[in-house]
Amino acid sequence: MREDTRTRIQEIALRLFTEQGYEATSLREIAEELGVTKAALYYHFKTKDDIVTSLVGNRLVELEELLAWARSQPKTPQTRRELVERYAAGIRRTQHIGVARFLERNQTALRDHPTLTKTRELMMELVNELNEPGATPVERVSRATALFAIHAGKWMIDEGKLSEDEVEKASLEVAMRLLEP
Amino acid sequence: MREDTRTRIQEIALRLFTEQGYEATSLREIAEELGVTKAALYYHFKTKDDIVTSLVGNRLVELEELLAWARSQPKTPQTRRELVERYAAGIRRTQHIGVARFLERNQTALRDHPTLTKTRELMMELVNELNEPGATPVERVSRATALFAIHAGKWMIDEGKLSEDEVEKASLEVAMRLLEP
DNA sequence: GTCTATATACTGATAGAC
DNA sequence: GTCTATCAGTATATAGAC
Repeated sequence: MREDTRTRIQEIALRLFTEQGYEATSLREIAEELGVTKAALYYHFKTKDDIVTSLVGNRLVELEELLAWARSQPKTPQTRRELVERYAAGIRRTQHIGVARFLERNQTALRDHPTLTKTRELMMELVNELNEPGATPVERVSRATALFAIHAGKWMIDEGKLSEDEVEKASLEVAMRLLEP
Repeated sequence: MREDTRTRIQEIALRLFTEQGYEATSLREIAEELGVTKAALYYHFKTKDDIVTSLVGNRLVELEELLAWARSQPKTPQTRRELVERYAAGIRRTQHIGVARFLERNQTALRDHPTLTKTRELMMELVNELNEPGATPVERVSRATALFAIHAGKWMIDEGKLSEDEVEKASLEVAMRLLEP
């Protein structure tokens, strides 16, 4: 069964936005790779921004679900560990890893984009769920860095010293250690 | 004593590149803030890229010096701690903190820029200096995250829960913990 | 759904006067 | 050292034919 054009636009856009940056990627490039003209894109998406919104949508839903789950649980060490595990699992899911990377790499270009603002808010809320109200600065930074570590490792994969699988396992281990007091 | 125009261009460019992104900031904007025309900028800098090169230059020199120092030391826990301390101190220096943020936020836009490639290489070399040759994946990721943690904290400052000073001290503490086995 | 053609605006960059 | 004027190129976006 052939993919429809809308999906192919999303795939190509995500790849180019991630590789080259959002601003550096023109609709002409996307259209050329797809084998159509720019105008055809405007049939499927109202604006360039609209492509971003559609890309980020699924990930936003996932983060919201994760936050809702965390809030439904007691604030225990076990909950925190599971929260980080679920976060890492979400990042690893094939559909979302690309979107996460795209967002990581285009923070500035998209700084006023509503979906990025929303993502950032959700991330801060997740960090809050990793902390008790009276947490010390070291605890807060440490637990924030735990979530961050899940992403940080990916930056090392390109360098070739470690495989993707090794990095993922090691990142999770490091994140777990950052949750401990 | 009045600042010269070249310096003011650098200051304005750094701020706008950081706030809005490199691609999203036009030379027209920079010129307008400075109160001159675009053409005047071209007297001081040959190209837009050239402004970036001038901004990153000092930081590159500092990273190179830090790497040279690390290589002149024995690979001991004490050296590793001091390396991270010196790295954090460099980041904190008023002239460099801005450049570091600018580079963090514009990774994609500058992905082919020689100064960013060089910065990334130096960072990887610093991570290597934090590791023995036979280091496990967890050690490698952990010690890389230590350097990363110095930056990671800054991301939390905007949120207002912690002061800049608290975050800096806490980040260093977290980084130190990530060096331990 | 996709096309051609076009509108409108902005970009980085240069030439040459003052 | 800064200006005016301008270049060539590209961008997002739209109108209307097929």
